[in-house]
Amino acid sequence: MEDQDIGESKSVDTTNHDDNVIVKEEKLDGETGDTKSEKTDSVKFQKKEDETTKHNNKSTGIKNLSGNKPSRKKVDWTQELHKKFVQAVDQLGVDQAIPSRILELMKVDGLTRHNVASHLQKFRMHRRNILPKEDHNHRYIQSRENHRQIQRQYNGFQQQHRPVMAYPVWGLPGVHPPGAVPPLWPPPLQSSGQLPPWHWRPPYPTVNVNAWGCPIVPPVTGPFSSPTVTGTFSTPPATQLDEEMVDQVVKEAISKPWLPLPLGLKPPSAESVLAELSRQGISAVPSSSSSINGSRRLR
DNA sequence: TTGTTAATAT
DNA sequence: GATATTAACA
Repeated sequence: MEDQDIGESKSVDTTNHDDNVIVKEEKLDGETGDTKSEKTDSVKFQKKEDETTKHNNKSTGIKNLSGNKPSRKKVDWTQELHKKFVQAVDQLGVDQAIPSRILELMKVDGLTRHNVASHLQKFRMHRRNILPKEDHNHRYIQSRENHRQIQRQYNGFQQQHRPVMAYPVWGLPGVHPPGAVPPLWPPPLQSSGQLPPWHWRPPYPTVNVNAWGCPIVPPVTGPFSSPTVTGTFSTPPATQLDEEMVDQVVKEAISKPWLPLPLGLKPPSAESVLAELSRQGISAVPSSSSSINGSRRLR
């Protein structure tokens, strides 16, 4: 595995490729703010030194995090790093956005799966808080669960891609109330002297990553033109998968008429229903249900 | 072995 | 309180 869990010895700067890792050791109290000098995608580790002093002893004999562990590094998720993260997630889609794959796509030396997993956890939490808890969303999560089962079985690199636009609400016009603020995960920090670390701007003109987890993909019909980081992926045509997904949703909606219609499906008009009924030989409908189009009738 | 989640630390 | 790390668990 090329994930050597750089925990020990932290001499990760062996090779200076594009993605070099800036290991930063400094006393905890210092915090000499030269953080703005990181221009490229580089992980900056901050090492705490005096952690041995506070041998924790909360209550239960938890493994002392400070005793034997050589050093704890803190990955500074700069905007560049986070941008890579979001791009990777965006390219993989929510289904494939797992730490190992994100790590591969990011290609940031020195970053571990744990780092990515942690960041992904926060990412998902914020996204979940932001997203409206609608029914179709729950259904979608259920389908994701099914994929997880399959994924656990194969544990391989199956290319079961879903359209990258896996965020059902964002980006749709008219969804947000006029006065609502757009969902941003890292809230825009007010710059107190220096540039905030989360200063965000969309990475590409085509993929408009709206801050945390809100990649707004324009309805581009051609091949996905985002510059992939690795190039090992070939995005399958999204239209076919779209059709499959729509077909699935429609089938589910038909089989479970008591559930609210998923977003994007419109109920048939009364005229079309009557026409279809007459075509099937039903010429008249009971008068009580004549107000189909209106509000729900009470009974 | 990997991903997810919860606990813990800073 | 926010964020990152670590441990536990499936």
